[in-house]
Amino acid sequence: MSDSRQQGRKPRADVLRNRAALLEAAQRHFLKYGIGTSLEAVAKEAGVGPGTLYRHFPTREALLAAVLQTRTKELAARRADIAQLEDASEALRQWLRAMEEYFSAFSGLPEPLMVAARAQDPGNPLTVPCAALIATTDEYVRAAQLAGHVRPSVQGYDLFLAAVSVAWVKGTGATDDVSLDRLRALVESGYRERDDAA
Amino acid sequence: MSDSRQQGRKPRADVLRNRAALLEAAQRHFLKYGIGTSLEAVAKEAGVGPGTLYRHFPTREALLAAVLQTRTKELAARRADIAQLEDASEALRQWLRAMEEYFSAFSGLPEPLMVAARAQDPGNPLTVPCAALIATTDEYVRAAQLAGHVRPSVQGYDLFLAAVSVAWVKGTGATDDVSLDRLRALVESGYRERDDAA
DNA sequence: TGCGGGTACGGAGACAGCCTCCGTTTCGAT
DNA sequence: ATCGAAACGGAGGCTGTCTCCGTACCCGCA
Repeated sequence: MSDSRQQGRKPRADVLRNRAALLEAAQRHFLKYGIGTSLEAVAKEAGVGPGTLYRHFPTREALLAAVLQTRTKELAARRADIAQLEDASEALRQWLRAMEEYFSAFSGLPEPLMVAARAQDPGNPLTVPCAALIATTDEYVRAAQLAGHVRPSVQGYDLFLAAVSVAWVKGTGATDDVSLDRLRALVESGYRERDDAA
Repeated sequence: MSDSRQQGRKPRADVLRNRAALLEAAQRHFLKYGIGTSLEAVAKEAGVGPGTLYRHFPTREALLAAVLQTRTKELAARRADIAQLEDASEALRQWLRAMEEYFSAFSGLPEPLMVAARAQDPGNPLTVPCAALIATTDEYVRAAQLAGHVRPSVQGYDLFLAAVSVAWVKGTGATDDVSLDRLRALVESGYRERDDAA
């Protein structure tokens, strides 16, 4: 994203090729086996040695963050769509749902996201996207509060937590879709103003 | 609990000693490092070989369930206290809080509990206690609904899920107590009847 | 108290995954 | 074509899981 081209050296071809192969293999494995999948297996499938994988992505979170970038952009696009909505309450609902889908991209994703959400830790490559999501949620919450749809005591961070939690429940695979819908309804009636008409 | 004494053989002394030592060591390690702790380390601290640990407790879940039994009894005791309350709404609130504390006994506990909650799997040693908790929650929910304090669409299972989720958030250690309180408040205002006075 | 049979012990070892180090290869610039 | 730098990759050290089987221990009976 902010790939600094300032140093005169241009990137080597094999570097680019390997990075792309790693990202593709990692996405496949994350999708199939969850984020806890064997990184050795990812490297093998990408046709590189483990050393190369760790040079490109020093930690599992770094790899995860890189794989997630595509989805982050998709989420930004949805955000742009949602921002067009006139009904602040509906916008908030859709945004929460979009976040939940994002958090459900890979099984096990909510865990590192929660850890990254405490910010404090600038070394964590997931911290920045998390902070952005919380800030955006807060914007939607405030707008809906101004329109009188959401209780004043609710904060963006609270609904971020709720969305991550629902995604976590979903990810454990222990619950059917109907229960999940009731859980979402519980959250929604939790943040809505009591005397809200809609 | 339902230790079948039907077979004439009486248990050997070393078996009992080792089992007790294992449970104690496991509890210490679960408390300190979470349920993902090294079982080898547990065995070593208990002064037994790995083989002995795995003979007594074939899986991590089996060991976890055994360690959890003490706490399960404590929870049953609290349930008895709570059952004395006259206000059904207050009883439900306290029961949810008691469950949440139970789920927070060890870091990482919510994960296997959710997996066990889907029941389907009678081999899982955590399934039975989970089912009991869900049933109990449902009782409290129905009582509170009869008193008009809880929306009719809410089910015991939903609040079980909510309690596990809050415990999960707590267990990630990523959130301060104030945010956690707001999350609980969100859940509570989610299940309460809108025009409820209390 | 000593003996015998059967149960339980425990550690060696096979296996998998993480991560690093460094000799070798490959790339791009000159 | 050559050279220096940068990247590769796999061997290997480490930790953890789980099993198998020779050995030690415990209980019951004499």
